[in-house]
Amino acid sequence: MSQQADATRRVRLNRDRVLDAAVALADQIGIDALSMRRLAQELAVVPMALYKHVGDKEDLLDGMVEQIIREIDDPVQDIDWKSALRLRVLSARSALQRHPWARQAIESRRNPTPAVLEYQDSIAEIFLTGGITPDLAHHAMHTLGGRMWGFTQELFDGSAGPEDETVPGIEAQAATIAHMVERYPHVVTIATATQHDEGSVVGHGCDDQFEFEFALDLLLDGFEQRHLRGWTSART
Amino acid sequence: MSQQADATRRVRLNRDRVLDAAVALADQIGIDALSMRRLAQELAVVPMALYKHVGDKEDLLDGMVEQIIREIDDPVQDIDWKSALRLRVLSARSALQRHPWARQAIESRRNPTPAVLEYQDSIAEIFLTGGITPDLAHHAMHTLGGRMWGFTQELFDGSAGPEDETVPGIEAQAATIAHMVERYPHVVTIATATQHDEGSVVGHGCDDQFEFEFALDLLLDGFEQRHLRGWTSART
DNA sequence: GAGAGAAGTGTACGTTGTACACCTTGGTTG
DNA sequence: CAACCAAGGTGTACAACGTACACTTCTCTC
Repeated sequence: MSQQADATRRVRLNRDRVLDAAVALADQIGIDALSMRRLAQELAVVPMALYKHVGDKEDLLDGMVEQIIREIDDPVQDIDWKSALRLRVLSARSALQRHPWARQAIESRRNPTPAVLEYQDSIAEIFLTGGITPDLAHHAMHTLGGRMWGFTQELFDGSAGPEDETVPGIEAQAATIAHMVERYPHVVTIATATQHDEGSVVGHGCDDQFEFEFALDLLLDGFEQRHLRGWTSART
Repeated sequence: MSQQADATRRVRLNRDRVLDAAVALADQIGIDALSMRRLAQELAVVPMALYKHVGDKEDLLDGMVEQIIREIDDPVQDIDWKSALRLRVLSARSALQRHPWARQAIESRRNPTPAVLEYQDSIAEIFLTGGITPDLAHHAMHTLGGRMWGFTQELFDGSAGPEDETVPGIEAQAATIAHMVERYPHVVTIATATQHDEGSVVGHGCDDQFEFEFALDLLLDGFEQRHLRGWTSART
């Protein structure tokens, strides 16, 4: 009886199983609620068992990020740099969008992990093989910033009202709106302007994807123009 | 003797004193190390005393953010929208730069506070009084994102090497570099290309301010071009 | 079957945010 | 001046966190 009689025999843990479970759990309960204890519980294991597979919580987060990056598609070959870049970024975006906590997790990492560097290298490669000078490519990558991961990087969230856990009554809501119009008239103008189009043919209100592509294309156009003009950081 | 004999009589706390102390402390030790207990200690008070002045830690952070926003200069009047916007953003940037933790703090807030909304409103106002359509202004603000606060929003940090707490020996350093060149050749090319200019006349290597203004101007140019072309979200 | 190394357990500690009951002020009012 | 009372400050306590350290138990190899 080297085999345990128990039918619900426990499968051995390993780093991948831990990371996958962590990713799945973060998808469910969010990254802030993810604790070593909660994760251990999910794996039907005592908290300290996890430390045989990850060094500490930082390492866990690093591993989770790598797991996500692995979901990004490989770069598309044999197209112009602008399209290649566009596709690559949008692919990263769609991968990261499946895990709402990923942005925060990636940003919180202090040192880039190999997978992160690899991804950045593939972006750099697209610029360089497209004929962009290292100088311009350098600044372009800085400019892309988080956007090269598909982050929208919003602070102005469209709705722009102080949201509460509790759903306000209709009259409280009206009062809030009236208050907003008085105090923040320009924000209200902008926030509501595009929402009028909502039902119309092709208007885009606060469509996250549209916002992202608007920004991305604006950046790519800017890079291209500077490239064609022979831009250099030396004369500015 | 209604006055206490003690010469080091304690001044009464109030919300502002608490927030100012919190900002100063965060400047010193960073936002992660800032705990209610540590802050209380700084104010020579028992931790729970703080809760008479702030609701909870979230409220403390909110208050700290408001304190910082108060440092941003008022908008400049009577200039074209592009310049006005540029100045306003750069002013925000310089204010936030005095407090390295501010970015994280602002981004972590769930609901915008009045001061945040006020600032956003002032940005919106610049667009609208400049004749930009609410539609375009809406998307422009989304595009600016964190950049309208002066955030650089980097992930690619220029140095791009896995930094360690411990300073590596010279041969370990060389090994790391060789390893980087092999694994991430394009990143290395880009990272080192502009550093060659370092000693030269007007080249800009990894100057954070330069990177920021490069991106900002690229965005502003993009907005302007779309504005002049009568851009609408309806036909894209 | 024995031995070894990896995997999992149990207990324990210091740190965190904050609830709750208490005491101590200092300004207002009789 | 004394009495009062809200606001400010204290002390104790608890649950949750990450993780160090010593232990038992599994699984694989000889």
